[in-house]
Amino acid sequence: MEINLLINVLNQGNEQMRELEAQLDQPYSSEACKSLASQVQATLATAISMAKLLNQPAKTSESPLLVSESPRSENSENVFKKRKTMTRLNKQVRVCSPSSALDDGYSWRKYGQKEILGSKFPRGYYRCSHRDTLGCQATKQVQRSDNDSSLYEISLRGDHTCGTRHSRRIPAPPSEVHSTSPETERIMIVSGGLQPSFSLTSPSICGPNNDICAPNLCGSGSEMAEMLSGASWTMSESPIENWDFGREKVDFDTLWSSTTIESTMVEFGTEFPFDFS
DNA sequence: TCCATTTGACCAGG
DNA sequence: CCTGGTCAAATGGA
Repeated sequence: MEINLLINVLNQGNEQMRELEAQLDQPYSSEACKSLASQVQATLATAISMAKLLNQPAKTSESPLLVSESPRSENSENVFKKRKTMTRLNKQVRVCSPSSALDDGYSWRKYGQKEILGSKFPRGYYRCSHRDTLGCQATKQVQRSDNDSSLYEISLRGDHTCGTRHSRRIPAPPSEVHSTSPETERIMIVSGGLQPSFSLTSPSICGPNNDICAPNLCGSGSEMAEMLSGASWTMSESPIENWDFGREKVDFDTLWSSTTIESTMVEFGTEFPFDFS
Protein backbone atom coordinates (compact mmCIF):
# COMPACT_ATOMS: atom_id res chain seq x y z
CA MET A 1 0.00 0.00 0.00
CA GLU A 2 1.62 3.15 -1.14
CA ILE A 3 0.88 6.67 -0.15
CA ASN A 4 0.84 7.68 -3.79
CA LEU A 5 -2.22 5.58 -4.32
CA LEU A 6 -3.99 7.43 -1.57
CA ILE A 7 -2.88 10.75 -3.02
CA ASN A 8 -4.31 9.75 -6.37
CA VAL A 9 -7.61 8.85 -4.81
CA LEU A 10 -7.71 12.10 -2.91
CA ASN A 11 -6.97 14.08 -6.01
CA GLN A 12 -9.65 12.19 -7.84
CA GLY A 13 -12.07 13.05 -5.08
CA ASN A 14 -11.01 16.64 -5.32
CA GLU A 15 -11.88 16.73 -8.99
CA GLN A 16 -15.22 15.14 -8.30
CA MET A 17 -15.85 17.62 -5.53
CA ARG A 18 -15.19 20.50 -7.87
CA GLU A 19 -17.58 19.08 -10.38
CA LEU A 20 -20.19 18.69 -7.72
CA GLU A 21 -19.73 22.25 -6.59
CA ALA A 22 -20.21 23.31 -10.16
CA GLN A 23 -23.57 21.57 -10.10
CA LEU A 24 -24.92 23.62 -7.25
CA ASP A 25 -26.93 25.85 -9.49
CA GLN A 26 -28.82 22.88 -10.80
CA PRO A 27 -31.75 21.03 -9.25
CA TYR A 28 -30.54 18.60 -6.64
CA SER A 29 -32.70 15.88 -7.97
CA SER A 30 -30.76 15.93 -11.18
CA GLU A 31 -29.16 12.70 -12.18
CA ALA A 32 -25.86 14.43 -12.72
CA CYS A 33 -25.81 15.76 -9.18
CA LYS A 34 -26.75 12.43 -7.68
CA SER A 35 -24.18 10.65 -9.74
CA LEU A 36 -21.44 13.05 -8.74
CA ALA A 37 -22.39 12.86 -5.11
CA SER A 38 -22.22 9.11 -5.30
CA GLN A 39 -18.81 9.28 -6.86
CA VAL A 40 -17.47 11.64 -4.23
CA GLN A 41 -18.90 9.52 -1.48
CA ALA A 42 -17.36 6.39 -2.91
CA THR A 43 -14.03 8.07 -3.42
CA LEU A 44 -13.99 9.39 0.10
CA ALA A 45 -14.85 5.99 1.46
CA THR A 46 -12.08 4.48 -0.57
CA ALA A 47 -9.63 7.10 0.62
CA ILE A 48 -10.48 6.44 4.23
CA SER A 49 -10.16 2.76 3.68
CA MET A 50 -6.77 3.23 2.07
CA ALA A 51 -5.67 5.52 4.84
CA LYS A 52 -6.66 2.87 7.29
CA LEU A 53 -4.53 0.36 5.49
CA LEU A 54 -1.66 2.79 5.59
CA ASN A 55 -1.94 3.09 9.27
CA GLN A 56 0.81 1.20 10.99
CA PRO A 57 1.25 0.29 14.61
CA ALA A 58 2.86 3.06 16.55
CA LYS A 59 6.47 3.46 15.65
CA THR A 60 9.26 4.23 17.98
CA SER A 61 10.37 7.25 16.06
CA GLU A 62 8.20 10.20 16.66
CA SER A 63 6.77 12.60 14.16
CA PRO A 64 8.68 15.84 13.90
CA LEU A 65 5.39 17.56 14.51
CA LEU A 66 4.93 15.87 17.78
CA VAL A 67 4.63 18.45 20.47
CA SER A 68 6.11 17.00 23.55
CA GLU A 69 4.96 17.87 26.94
CA SER A 70 7.20 19.95 29.03
CA PRO A 71 8.84 17.75 31.62
CA ARG A 72 8.29 20.40 34.19
CA SER A 73 4.71 21.03 33.38
CA GLU A 74 3.28 18.56 35.81
CA ASN A 75 3.72 19.65 39.32
CA SER A 76 3.10 23.24 39.93
CA GLU A 77 0.03 24.99 41.08
CA ASN A 78 1.22 28.49 40.47
CA VAL A 79 -0.87 29.54 37.55
CA PHE A 80 -0.02 33.01 36.44
CA LYS A 81 1.02 33.56 32.88
CA LYS A 82 1.54 29.95 32.62
CA ARG A 83 3.27 27.56 30.50
CA LYS A 84 3.28 25.15 33.36
CA THR A 85 -0.38 24.37 33.27
CA MET A 86 -0.73 24.22 29.55
CA THR A 87 -2.40 21.11 28.36
CA ARG A 88 -0.67 19.29 25.61
CA LEU A 89 -1.49 19.78 21.99
CA ASN A 90 -4.64 17.96 21.12
CA LYS A 91 -4.91 18.15 17.41
CA GLN A 92 -3.24 19.83 14.50
CA VAL A 93 -4.78 20.47 11.15
CA ARG A 94 -4.11 22.65 8.14
CA VAL A 95 -6.71 24.58 6.31
CA CYS A 96 -6.66 26.72 3.22
CA SER A 97 -8.31 29.87 4.44
CA PRO A 98 -8.33 31.95 7.59
CA SER A 99 -12.09 31.66 7.78
CA SER A 100 -11.82 27.91 7.89
CA ALA A 101 -9.26 28.28 10.62
CA LEU A 102 -11.70 30.08 12.86
CA ASP A 103 -15.07 28.87 11.76
CA ASP A 104 -15.03 25.40 13.18
CA GLY A 105 -18.35 25.70 14.92
CA TYR A 106 -17.03 27.23 18.09
CA SER A 107 -16.80 30.80 19.14
CA TRP A 108 -13.21 31.97 19.49
CA ARG A 109 -11.78 35.13 20.90
CA LYS A 110 -8.33 36.31 20.06
CA TYR A 111 -6.20 37.11 23.08
CA GLY A 112 -2.77 37.52 21.62
CA GLN A 113 -0.46 37.47 18.68
CA LYS A 114 3.25 36.82 18.61
CA GLU A 115 6.04 36.90 16.13
CA ILE A 116 7.56 33.44 16.19
CA LEU A 117 11.24 33.01 15.70
CA GLY A 118 11.98 31.54 12.29
CA SER A 119 8.45 32.03 11.04
CA LYS A 120 7.48 34.58 8.47
CA PHE A 121 4.03 35.08 9.89
CA PRO A 122 2.88 35.80 13.42
CA ARG A 123 0.99 33.24 15.45
CA GLY A 124 -2.47 34.11 16.65
CA TYR A 125 -3.72 32.91 20.01
CA TYR A 126 -7.40 32.23 20.47
CA ARG A 127 -9.46 30.89 23.30
CA CYS A 128 -13.06 29.90 23.60
CA SER A 129 -15.14 32.99 24.08
CA HIS A 130 -17.13 31.14 26.73
CA ARG A 131 -14.14 30.80 28.97
CA ASP A 132 -15.30 33.47 31.36
CA THR A 133 -18.94 32.50 31.38
CA LEU A 134 -18.77 28.72 31.15
CA GLY A 135 -15.20 28.07 32.12
CA CYS A 136 -14.33 26.48 28.81
CA GLN A 137 -10.55 26.08 28.64
CA ALA A 138 -10.18 25.26 24.95
CA THR A 139 -7.60 27.30 23.07
CA LYS A 140 -6.20 27.27 19.60
CA GLN A 141 -3.26 28.73 17.78
CA VAL A 142 -3.43 29.75 14.17
CA GLN A 143 -0.34 30.34 12.13
CA ARG A 144 0.15 30.88 8.47
CA SER A 145 2.44 28.34 6.92
CA ASP A 146 5.89 29.48 5.91
CA ASN A 147 6.11 27.08 3.03
CA ASP A 148 2.71 27.78 1.58
CA SER A 149 1.21 31.07 2.65
CA SER A 150 -2.20 29.90 1.52
CA LEU A 151 -2.22 27.33 4.30
CA TYR A 152 -3.00 27.95 7.94
CA GLU A 153 -1.82 25.61 10.62
CA ILE A 154 -4.14 25.22 13.55
CA SER A 155 -3.16 23.79 16.89
CA LEU A 156 -5.91 22.96 19.30
CA ARG A 157 -5.43 22.60 23.01
CA GLY A 158 -7.90 21.46 25.56
CA ASP A 159 -11.42 20.28 25.09
CA HIS A 160 -14.51 22.38 24.83
CA THR A 161 -16.59 22.06 27.94
CA CYS A 162 -18.94 24.83 26.96
CA GLY A 163 -21.06 22.69 24.69
CA THR A 164 -21.93 25.69 22.58
CA ARG A 165 -20.82 24.48 19.23
CA HIS A 166 -23.23 25.72 16.62
CA SER A 167 -24.61 23.63 13.83
CA ARG A 168 -22.21 21.28 12.20
CA ARG A 169 -23.05 18.90 9.46
CA ILE A 170 -20.41 16.39 10.36
CA PRO A 171 -21.75 14.60 13.36
CA ALA A 172 -19.74 14.33 16.50
CA PRO A 173 -18.74 10.84 17.38
CA PRO A 174 -20.32 9.03 20.28
CA SER A 175 -18.18 9.24 23.34
CA GLU A 176 -17.55 5.52 23.52
CA VAL A 177 -15.76 5.45 20.21
CA HIS A 178 -14.02 8.75 20.67
CA SER A 179 -11.21 6.94 22.29
CA THR A 180 -8.30 8.47 20.51
CA SER A 181 -5.73 9.61 22.95
CA PRO A 182 -3.93 12.92 22.53
CA GLU A 183 -1.01 10.93 21.20
CA THR A 184 -3.00 9.81 18.19
CA GLU A 185 -4.78 13.04 17.54
CA ARG A 186 -1.87 14.99 16.17
CA ILE A 187 -2.84 14.68 12.61
CA MET A 188 -2.71 16.52 9.36
CA ILE A 189 -4.03 15.27 6.12
CA VAL A 190 -4.48 18.40 4.10
CA SER A 191 -0.94 19.36 3.58
CA GLY A 192 1.83 20.10 1.19
CA GLY A 193 1.31 19.09 -2.38
CA LEU A 194 -2.02 17.61 -1.59
CA GLN A 195 -3.56 20.98 -1.05
CA PRO A 196 -6.24 21.79 -1.92
CA SER A 197 -7.50 18.26 -2.11
CA PHE A 198 -10.81 17.89 -0.40
CA SER A 199 -10.83 21.44 0.72
CA LEU A 200 -13.82 23.27 -0.52
CA THR A 201 -13.79 26.59 -2.24
CA SER A 202 -17.26 27.26 -0.96
CA PRO A 203 -18.23 26.95 2.67
CA SER A 204 -20.36 23.92 2.11
CA ILE A 205 -22.18 21.84 -0.36
CA CYS A 206 -25.74 22.40 0.62
CA GLY A 207 -28.91 23.54 -0.93
CA PRO A 208 -29.43 27.25 -1.16
CA ASN A 209 -31.87 27.06 1.72
CA ASN A 210 -30.02 24.33 3.58
CA ASP A 211 -32.96 22.16 2.76
CA ILE A 212 -30.92 19.62 0.92
CA CYS A 213 -27.61 18.60 2.23
CA ALA A 214 -25.12 15.85 1.72
CA PRO A 215 -23.79 15.28 5.24
CA ASN A 216 -20.46 13.87 4.31
CA LEU A 217 -19.66 16.53 1.81
CA CYS A 218 -20.54 19.64 3.70
CA GLY A 219 -17.99 21.56 5.58
CA SER A 220 -15.00 23.74 5.52
CA GLY A 221 -11.55 22.57 4.70
CA SER A 222 -10.80 22.14 8.34
CA GLU A 223 -13.83 19.95 8.74
CA MET A 224 -12.76 17.86 5.82
CA ALA A 225 -9.34 17.55 7.34
CA GLU A 226 -10.93 16.59 10.59
CA MET A 227 -13.03 13.99 8.88
CA LEU A 228 -10.10 12.49 7.10
CA SER A 229 -7.93 12.62 10.13
CA GLY A 230 -10.24 10.15 11.75
CA ALA A 231 -9.65 11.83 15.05
CA SER A 232 -13.30 12.48 15.61
CA TRP A 233 -15.19 10.92 12.83
CA THR A 234 -16.59 7.52 12.33
CA MET A 235 -18.16 5.91 9.36
CA SER A 236 -21.07 4.73 11.42
CA GLU A 237 -21.84 8.27 12.39
CA SER A 238 -22.40 9.28 8.81
CA PRO A 239 -25.83 8.05 8.02
CA ILE A 240 -25.70 8.00 4.29
CA GLU A 241 -29.27 6.98 4.17
CA ASN A 242 -30.00 10.49 5.31
CA TRP A 243 -28.75 11.89 2.09
CA ASP A 244 -31.67 13.68 0.71
CA PHE A 245 -31.94 14.83 -2.80
CA GLY A 246 -35.44 16.10 -2.60
CA ARG A 247 -38.14 13.58 -3.21
CA GLU A 248 -35.77 10.93 -4.32
CA LYS A 249 -33.59 8.88 -2.08
CA VAL A 250 -30.30 7.63 -3.27
CA ASP A 251 -29.67 3.98 -2.68
CA PHE A 252 -26.28 4.04 -1.05
CA ASP A 253 -26.49 0.57 0.33
CA THR A 254 -25.14 -0.90 -2.84
CA LEU A 255 -22.56 1.79 -3.05
CA TRP A 256 -21.52 1.24 0.52
CA SER A 257 -21.34 -2.49 0.22
CA SER A 258 -18.84 -2.13 -2.56
CA THR A 259 -16.40 -0.40 -0.28
CA THR A 260 -14.01 -2.18 1.97
CA ILE A 261 -14.66 -0.24 5.10
CA GLU A 262 -14.64 -2.70 7.97
CA SER A 263 -14.12 -0.62 11.00
CA THR A 264 -15.96 2.41 12.21
CA MET A 265 -12.88 4.28 13.22
CA VAL A 266 -9.99 5.39 11.14
CA GLU A 267 -6.95 6.29 13.10
CA PHE A 268 -3.64 7.43 11.85
CA GLY A 269 -0.51 6.51 13.65
CA THR A 270 2.56 8.43 14.50
CA GLU A 271 3.92 8.31 10.99
CA PHE A 272 1.57 11.12 10.15
CA PRO A 273 1.76 13.60 8.64
CA PHE A 274 2.77 12.09 5.39
CA ASP A 275 5.09 14.05 3.26
CA PHE A 276 3.24 14.71 0.04
CA SER A 277 5.85 16.90 -1.48
C1' DT B 1 -21.68 51.78 25.73
C1' DC B 2 -20.40 47.27 24.79
C1' DC B 3 -17.49 44.01 22.91
C1' DA B 4 -13.73 42.17 20.16
C1' DT B 5 -9.15 43.03 18.62
C1' DT B 6 -4.54 44.92 19.02
C1' DT B 7 -0.28 45.26 21.16
C1' DG B 8 3.28 45.95 24.54
C1' DA B 9 4.47 44.01 28.93
C1' DC B 10 4.97 40.27 31.97
C1' DC B 11 6.15 35.66 33.23
C1' DA B 12 7.88 30.77 33.15
C1' DG B 13 10.65 27.46 31.02
C1' DG B 14 14.75 26.16 28.81
C1' DC C 1 18.94 35.72 28.43
C1' DC C 2 15.81 34.26 24.82
C1' DT C 3 11.43 32.52 23.41
C1' DG C 4 6.64 31.46 23.59
C1' DG C 5 2.19 31.96 25.97
C1' DT C 6 -0.80 35.01 28.42
C1' DC C 7 -2.45 39.28 30.44
C1' DA C 8 -4.59 43.60 30.27
C1' DA C 9 -4.86 48.43 28.89
C1' DA C 10 -5.73 50.86 24.75
C1' DT C 11 -8.19 51.12 20.64
C1' DG C 12 -11.77 50.83 17.27
C1' DG C 13 -16.12 49.36 15.34
C1' DA C 14 -21.05 48.44 15.77
